[in-house]
Amino acid sequence: MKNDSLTSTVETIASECLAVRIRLLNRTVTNIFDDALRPLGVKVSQLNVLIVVAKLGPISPGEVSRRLNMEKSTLSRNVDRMRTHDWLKVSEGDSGRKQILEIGSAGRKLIEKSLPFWKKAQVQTEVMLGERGARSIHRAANAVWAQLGRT
Amino acid sequence: MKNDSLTSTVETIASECLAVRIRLLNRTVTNIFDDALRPLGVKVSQLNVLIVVAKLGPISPGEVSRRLNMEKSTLSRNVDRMRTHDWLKVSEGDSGRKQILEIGSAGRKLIEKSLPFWKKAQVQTEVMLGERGARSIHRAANAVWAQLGRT
DNA sequence: ACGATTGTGTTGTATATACAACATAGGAGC
DNA sequence: GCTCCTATGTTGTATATACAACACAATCGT
Repeated sequence: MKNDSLTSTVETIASECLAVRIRLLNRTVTNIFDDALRPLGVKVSQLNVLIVVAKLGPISPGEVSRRLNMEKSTLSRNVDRMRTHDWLKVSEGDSGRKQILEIGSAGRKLIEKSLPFWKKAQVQTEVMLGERGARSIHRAANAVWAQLGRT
Repeated sequence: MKNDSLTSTVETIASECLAVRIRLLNRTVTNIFDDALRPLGVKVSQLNVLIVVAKLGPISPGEVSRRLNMEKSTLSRNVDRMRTHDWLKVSEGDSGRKQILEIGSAGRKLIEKSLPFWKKAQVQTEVMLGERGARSIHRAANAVWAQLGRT
């Protein structure tokens, strides 16, 4: 019957598509972390940015967005929100255009408080994925970082 | 020095966090697919929904959102947009509250046209992740589906 | 039959994300 | 020094996502 090509396309995409799978993982895991972090009033997306700045800062927004493979405009608005909580501090680079991000004092306190909440979500995710599944994610992410041109 | 607990928390989260990694993968892979599908005017998120409905429909929105672990309100607005393109058809269930989703004729045509564009993105993703990385994603997604209570 | 609970979908609000268009700063080449 | 090109960041717009509150139907318990 003439439906065959439709059916086989549907079957192929449904059973193989990597985007479907990664997006499912993203929704599921983001929910677990946001849930665990809710008492702190921070979302995992914001904690991620904070950790990058804490680890590498002072650092420019452009550099952060490259490392996270995140659009500069996305980061720009994230930074705005985090600034209002004093999680991040933004200053003008010596000469010209570049800005400089550093963690603010509230950001420092937030990170210090966050470990047990983060750990709970991390363990819950590990249990869900299983040990092999969790190591799988690390492997796949390492592959992406390799393509991006590095840590 | 008193910075030690901050530094060690930052190091721990930066080097281990599964959410950071999955979210990076999500941004990267979603971009690859959206890019490849752009000529068709569809986003991978929408194609995903379309494939589920094509494979399992007629099906209710609630059932779709459960299978994708997606909030019902998210799906509700996705369906609205897809309806305006005639990618999806929505009808009222016989008796009462439940709606019924089916693919529309434009949706059928879209799926038929989409295979080569999808394939290109799939291959590009496989190259980026490597064979092991790609299998890793399948493994992790299978673990999530197992927890959700099934295919 | 009736009232309470549950399931289903919509709407308001906030954040995350990307693309396109823009403004502007710094450099490169001449 | 000027012009052009590139890098950097912001703003407008659209979509994806979730949570909270709601409306309403269906069902369950009595």
